[in-house]
Amino acid sequence: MASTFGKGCHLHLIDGSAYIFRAFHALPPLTRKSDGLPIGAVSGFCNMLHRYVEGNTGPDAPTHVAVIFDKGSHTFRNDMYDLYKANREAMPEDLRPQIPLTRRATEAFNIACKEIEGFEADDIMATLACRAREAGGRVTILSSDKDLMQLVGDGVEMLDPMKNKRIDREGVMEKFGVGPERVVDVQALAGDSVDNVPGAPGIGIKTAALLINEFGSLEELLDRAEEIKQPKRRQTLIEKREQIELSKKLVQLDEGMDLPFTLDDLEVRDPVPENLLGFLSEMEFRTLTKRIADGLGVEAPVMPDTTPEGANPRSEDPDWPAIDPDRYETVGDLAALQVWIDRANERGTVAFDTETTGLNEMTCDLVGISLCIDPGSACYIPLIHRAESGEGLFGSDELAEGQIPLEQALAALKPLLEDPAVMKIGQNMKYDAKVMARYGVQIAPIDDTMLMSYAMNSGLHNHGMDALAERYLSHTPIPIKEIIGSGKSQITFDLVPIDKATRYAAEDADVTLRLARVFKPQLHVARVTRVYEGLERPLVPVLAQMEMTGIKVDRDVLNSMSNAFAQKMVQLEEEIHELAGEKFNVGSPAQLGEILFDKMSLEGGKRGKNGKYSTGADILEDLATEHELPRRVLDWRQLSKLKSTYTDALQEHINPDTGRVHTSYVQTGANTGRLASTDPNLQNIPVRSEEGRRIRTAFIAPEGHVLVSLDYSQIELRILAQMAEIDALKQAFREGQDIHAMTASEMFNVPLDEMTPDIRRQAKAINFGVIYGISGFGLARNLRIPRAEAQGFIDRYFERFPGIRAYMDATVEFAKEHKRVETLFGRQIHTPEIAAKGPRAGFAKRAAINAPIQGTAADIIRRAMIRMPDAIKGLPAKMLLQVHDELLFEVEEGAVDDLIGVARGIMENACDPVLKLDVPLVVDAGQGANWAEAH
DNA sequence: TGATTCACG
DNA sequence: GACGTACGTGAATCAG
Repeated sequence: MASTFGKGCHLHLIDGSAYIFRAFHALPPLTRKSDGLPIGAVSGFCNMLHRYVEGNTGPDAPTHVAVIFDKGSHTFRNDMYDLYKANREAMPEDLRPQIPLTRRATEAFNIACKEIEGFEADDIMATLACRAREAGGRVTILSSDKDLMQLVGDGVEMLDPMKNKRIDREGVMEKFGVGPERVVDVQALAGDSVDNVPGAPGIGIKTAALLINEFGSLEELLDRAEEIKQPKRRQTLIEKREQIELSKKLVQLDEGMDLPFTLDDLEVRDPVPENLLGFLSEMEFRTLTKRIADGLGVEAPVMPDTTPEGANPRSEDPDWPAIDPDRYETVGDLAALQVWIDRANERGTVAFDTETTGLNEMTCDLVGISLCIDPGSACYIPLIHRAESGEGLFGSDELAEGQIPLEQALAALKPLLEDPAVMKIGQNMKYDAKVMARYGVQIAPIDDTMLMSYAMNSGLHNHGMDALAERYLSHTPIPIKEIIGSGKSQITFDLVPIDKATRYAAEDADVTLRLARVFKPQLHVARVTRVYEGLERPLVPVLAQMEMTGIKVDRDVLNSMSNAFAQKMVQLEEEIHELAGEKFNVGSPAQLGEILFDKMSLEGGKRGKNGKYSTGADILEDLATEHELPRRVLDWRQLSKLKSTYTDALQEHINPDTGRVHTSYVQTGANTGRLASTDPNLQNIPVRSEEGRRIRTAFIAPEGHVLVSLDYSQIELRILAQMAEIDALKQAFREGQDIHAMTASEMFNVPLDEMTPDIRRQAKAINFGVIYGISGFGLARNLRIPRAEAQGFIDRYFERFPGIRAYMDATVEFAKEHKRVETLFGRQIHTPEIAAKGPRAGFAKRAAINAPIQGTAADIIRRAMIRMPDAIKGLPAKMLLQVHDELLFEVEEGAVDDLIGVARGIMENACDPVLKLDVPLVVDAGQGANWAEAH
């Protein structure tokens, strides 16, 4: 019955977004059984569509129908008024992933599904309604949105699907006090707080209708505003004329859109049973599937009862084009760049990646930028690639042709990269943000696929892009080695020919965008949205700032220490050689082992995996009681370590421009949620030995400043007391007792006032052991006592604190059941090894016991760090370093006490308001001219 | 590249 | 009954 839309035809226009929101709010938060995907709105939506289709019988049935959706958050109305709909609450997290599914649902019902980027559904409906009316047909708009009432009349009606109430001219009169053709005038005056349409202040619908009816139209009213009797109203209308006229433009629907389809495309079609039932069963809507199958007289598809936890998450979308580096665009002029910027603005999200001359964000140069808007739609913007020179391998000093001047490109990109309405997606965005910051661009807001993966998959695999692409997109990105080579012949990225660079760089952006599309909806399913949005993403700018600030290091102090160490080492080396009776490489454990255990035939020679003697510190320590040589080797090793790892290496890390050392924190470095510090690692600067601690005197505050260190006291033990609910421990912490002494007193029945340092030391070792998943062997080795004795300690400990045993057992049970453990803040650490057999099971068990404790402590200091910049904004202070339970600040001399007060408050209350601990968190503070004094 | 050693929390 | 063991990191070094 294909025919042209005309007289006798009846078009139904369904307001899809209204359906979705109604369905979402009307239903409890249902989730799909097999994987926990939130599905409530889709379910409600399908039921509404089904009911709608069922009800379409009789003479009033539509001949044409379409569900119309909004698309994109940025519309032409935002161009007129940037605050349009600015009051809108963000879409609920659980609803977001359901939006695309409602499109699929519509298609499954074989109903036309229409949306147009940059337009609201209302405009599309307005255009369609007008065309249908002109063609002589009838139109029913299924919506209760009052904005659509301007369309009513001449064969166009509205139908409130919930109240099943028809709205015609009279209905509109009732609502607005004017006919449909004057609705926009009333709305322009009355404004709309929901859509943030300003209107005329102090004038509501009633007054507006009165005025419009009196003057006939808005334009007439504004032109003759002087005639209004009430002085206040008159003044408002005269003063706010522009605002009112803008409001009218905002509420006026666009009835003349260009549409990429015709009314005839909307003809009513019967659903294709397998498509519809296929979709419904995929969503696992049992009741609806059965009902519809029965109605169609076909067999309902079988659905799995449950799917085991840890089932493969959905990866790439089959609709996406294949990743094809040949299809990426090289952007060589500003006009082409503007097209991409416009597209990114329209879309509201863009994947972003930088290419640089090196891996050090503080010193490298920006070479180019890649963007990706949709899967497969990516570009590379080369900026400072060098021209290929005829002669040598190395490019010339000249810039290659076809590149936008750096300044101009950045000026064009800056508004986009800083636009709060456009989400910039990256893989390890901290890197790109730091690079861009050096070029004056503060990129925000950001999403980070690496952090999404970390939040969901910590403990399962690494979160580098290549690994993620492989795993979740079944794609192997072009290896960087293929582009810049490796080893000696490695070149910097600015020497890569532009066409080659485009293939690599744009692919990275493409991959990143696809990963984000896969990961983002899964965050909810995995229940780590709060971890990602509350603990991971907001930390990025904080870390970036700390890294860029760096800490001042006194090169002279390090240098003179290096020299002193070198001298002593030479001396020790000579003595060692003399004692050994021959020259050998003291730094070679293999050679040392042979000297000790073969040549000198000392006791205790244990061979490791590759048949070599083990010469670790504990073994040498044992030998040192009887012999000179191992003692000297230990001393030599200590100096060697200090010199090579610290006094020498640190000097090389002093940035010549800033005179400071800039570490890099790896947010995904530790499975537990801890940070890792690299290049250099500033989280393992010596402190335990007197000799080593001197290295900290090289970390200094500049003139007029002081270093302040704040560290959590016993945070992991406090968390253990909380998580395992050990009343005695909690009580002790509340009373501010010496926790190790208290433990010792409990265990060994020694009154506190008779406590000896040695007994306390043993109890301390046990307390730490508990956190690590204690074993008799481990404690025995640590305390250098017989294993049986150590086991006795542990038994007594568990006897005194039975809750600890229960907690450990429960944690291991949880890990076995879920293959993961969790922190108090919901961070998940996957423990796949927990199922292993053999010795690995022991490791996995202890890791599972430790992870929630270490991880919760990590969460707490992260929360403090995220809040810190705002808290200390008014103080002349900077946060410099984090060392797991310590934060180091640099502050002007006069503000030390203020800083300690503020920062301590933030740290001690970092759990608020999410969590209320029964145990107080206590923060100790220290200050001084250098880190040794401050700690 | 992997193993060993040792610095930190 | 044996297995082997404290938890989490990064860097330097040797040796293949």
